[in-house]
Amino acid sequence: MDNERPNLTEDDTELDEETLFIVSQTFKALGDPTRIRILNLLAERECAVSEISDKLHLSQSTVSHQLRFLKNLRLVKFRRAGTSIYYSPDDQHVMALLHQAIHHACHD
Amino acid sequence: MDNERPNLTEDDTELDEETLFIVSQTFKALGDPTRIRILNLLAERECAVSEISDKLHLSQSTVSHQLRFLKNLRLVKFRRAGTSIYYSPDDQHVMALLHQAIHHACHD
DNA sequence: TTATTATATGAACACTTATTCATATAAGTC
DNA sequence: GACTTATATGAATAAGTGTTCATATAATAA
Repeated sequence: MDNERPNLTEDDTELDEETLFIVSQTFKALGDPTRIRILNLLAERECAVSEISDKLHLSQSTVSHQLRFLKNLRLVKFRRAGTSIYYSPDDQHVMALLHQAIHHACHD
Repeated sequence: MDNERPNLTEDDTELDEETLFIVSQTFKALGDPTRIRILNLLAERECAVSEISDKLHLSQSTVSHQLRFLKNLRLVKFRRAGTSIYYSPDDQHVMALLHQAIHHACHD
């Protein structure tokens, strides 16, 4: 655990290119309503592709494409169970960002 | 100030359309490297358009367009001083999201 | 093996978006 | 007034994105 004081040695100069890329990629991932809905559902519980499809009224293809997107960014993980594949969140930092944003949007 | 306990009555069911729109708009705003750089600079200190242009090596037009975008979402505010217009952040929630994301990107 | 079920994938398309260029507006100076 | 400086804006363009359709893959059951 870090100490409580803000880190005064850390300045706010220009961000390096890699950080900029990671941060923008992360926010882009959260910048689409479909992906938000999927992540919000997965936050509740692990789901198979078909469950996501059904619950959110999205085509199987759309869900699969978006899950690939989220998987590439390591925002979700998956496990196989027979012919089904169950997805769940895999980045607690990003999920925390999402929940904060949702909370603010609901209460402001 | 709210109490410390997580709100157990709040469930994670489907988000309403308005919340979904606000959240996705917010994250879209943070999903572009140029806007991230601008907000990160403004976090340090209030800047005129030309200062942003110079510091970030962006055209005046690009900066102006992006500031309009951020202004429309009420993420920045501005004040006039002669012919210059000084911009600064206007949404501490969103700035907090940005700082968190940057922090995570730098340290993971 | 064949058939079925669940998921993934590639191509096409419509739509969105970030930047540039040219120009407009607005305040200050002479 | 004319001129300069700072910023805003509209149109055009190139690049990116989300969905759909058709099809492929993979596991299972018969």
